[in-house]
Amino acid sequence: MNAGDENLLKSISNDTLLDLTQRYGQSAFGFGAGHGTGSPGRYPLTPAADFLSSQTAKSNESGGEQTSDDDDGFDTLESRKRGSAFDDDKHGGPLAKKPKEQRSLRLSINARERRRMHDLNDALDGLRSVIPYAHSPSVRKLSKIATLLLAKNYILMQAQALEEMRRLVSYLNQGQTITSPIPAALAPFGQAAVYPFSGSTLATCAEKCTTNYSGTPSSLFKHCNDKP
DNA sequence: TAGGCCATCTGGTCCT
DNA sequence: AGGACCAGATGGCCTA
Repeated sequence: MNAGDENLLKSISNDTLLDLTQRYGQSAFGFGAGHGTGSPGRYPLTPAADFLSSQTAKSNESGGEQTSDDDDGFDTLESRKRGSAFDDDKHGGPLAKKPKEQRSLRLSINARERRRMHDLNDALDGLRSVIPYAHSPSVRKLSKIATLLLAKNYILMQAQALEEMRRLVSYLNQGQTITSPIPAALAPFGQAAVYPFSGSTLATCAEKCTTNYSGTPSSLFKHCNDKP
């Protein structure tokens, strides 16, 4: 187990994970399913980097359609995949009964909302790309909730590490010599406090899966391909 | 097959 | 008035 990853897991489990687990149950962290949501071309079950590129491609694909969606909000990849359920205008649904003016407005709003959600997803992808843990080859694309939770805890860890570094600098500035690799001031956090994610990409998924805060297998990583 | 995650549509509300 | 934001509903896809 990589110390940084372990710390991250501990951090997650310690506050947010526990909190959300209580609110949503284990399902909130069910990485195991759904990460291949949609057709294989949309969310292939590949490492994060591949997801990012595929996501971008998907986003661009949708974006390309968006221009025409302004005129026909239902003529999207998703709409076509979904079939007639939402294809009201083409199958005599509620929207088809509305005046052309209202229908046009509704389609415009739909397209705008779609674009907004795509932007939101792009931002989430950007967030995933800077979360160290998300790049392990054996870890599937993080879900939205997991991305936010990891990001939050990563920020907290960085802040904590920064604080410890400041303490260390202050300690050194007092003219003290360090006799151990980790001064007493850093003892509670160990080396990982300074380098919370060092070597995280080298850690196996199995290692990441083995432990969470409570020392039991983490539901966060039950999606791992390589079992512990 | 159930559960999880997601994209999209939709109507409401708030803001500019 | 138009756009942004939000939450509920719906249905598709995937995994265990």
